[in-house]
Amino acid sequence: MPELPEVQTVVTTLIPTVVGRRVTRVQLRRRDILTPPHLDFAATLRNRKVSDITRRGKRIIFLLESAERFFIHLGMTGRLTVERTDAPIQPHTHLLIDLSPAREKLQLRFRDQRRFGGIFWIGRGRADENIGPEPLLIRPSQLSRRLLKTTRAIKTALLDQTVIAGLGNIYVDEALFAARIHPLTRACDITPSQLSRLCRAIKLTLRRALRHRGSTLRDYVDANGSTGRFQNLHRVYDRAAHPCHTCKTPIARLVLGGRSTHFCPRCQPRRQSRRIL
DNA sequence: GTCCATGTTCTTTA
DNA sequence: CTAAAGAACATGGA
Repeated sequence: MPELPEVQTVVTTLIPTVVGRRVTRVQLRRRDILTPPHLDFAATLRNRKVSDITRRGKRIIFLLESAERFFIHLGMTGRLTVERTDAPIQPHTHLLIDLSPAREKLQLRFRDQRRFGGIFWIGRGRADENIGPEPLLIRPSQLSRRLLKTTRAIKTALLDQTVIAGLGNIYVDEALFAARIHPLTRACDITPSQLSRLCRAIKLTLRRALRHRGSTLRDYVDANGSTGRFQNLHRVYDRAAHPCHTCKTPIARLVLGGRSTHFCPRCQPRRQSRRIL
């Protein structure tokens, strides 16, 4: 469920309720969601104060007062919410963290049905930076350099978190539509004008999605349990056979790298339409 | 029973 | 050797 807009919305909603509080109790109900698996996560976290929560790509990074860090990745179905300790515990809740002060009875909960997500302890060392630049900050020259290195389809390249961090299946399809680029275009064949449109389209699409608090297709909620609204504004994602908002041509769907890919065959032609002289 | 799903990583192939 | 394609992971809904 979570791409950059959803992950950022979770962070934004977590901050006011979690930052500044101390961990009073930790229940890790499944060990297989933790990396490294043998760490005593509960003991390590206990009595630590959360001094900040940030995002890098799709990772939610918790900074502790001890200068140690860990991050949570939501995978496909992960949810990170703050609830009352006496609220019923939903199925597939793998981690519960009680927060000070005790009288407020607040608990941070991580729930993940498919368990593609997880908790990753970083400690004081540096996190592996095998992760690409932030899409909201990336410059066209930077994106260009990374795309020129591969012959893969542009859609596949943009999904690769080492190329650019934070985009997933929804926002790649939406950004390629906004940039009028066919998803099968080889990344290294992107022209300068396409590149400039793409860089803008990525930022524009993400900012609009952020303004609407992300897309809820099925599971996604922010830390307060609220759903997103951007799914109603998707132009191509999950709209196969529906008319394009721009030209009314039915949206096409193909499978690329095992992921469904949606685009408008008319607005996103394979080759750039040349100017008629 | 089948296919599909917002993600990542390991394995196989070219 | 490297890059790219494909399978695998776990669960549930249509």
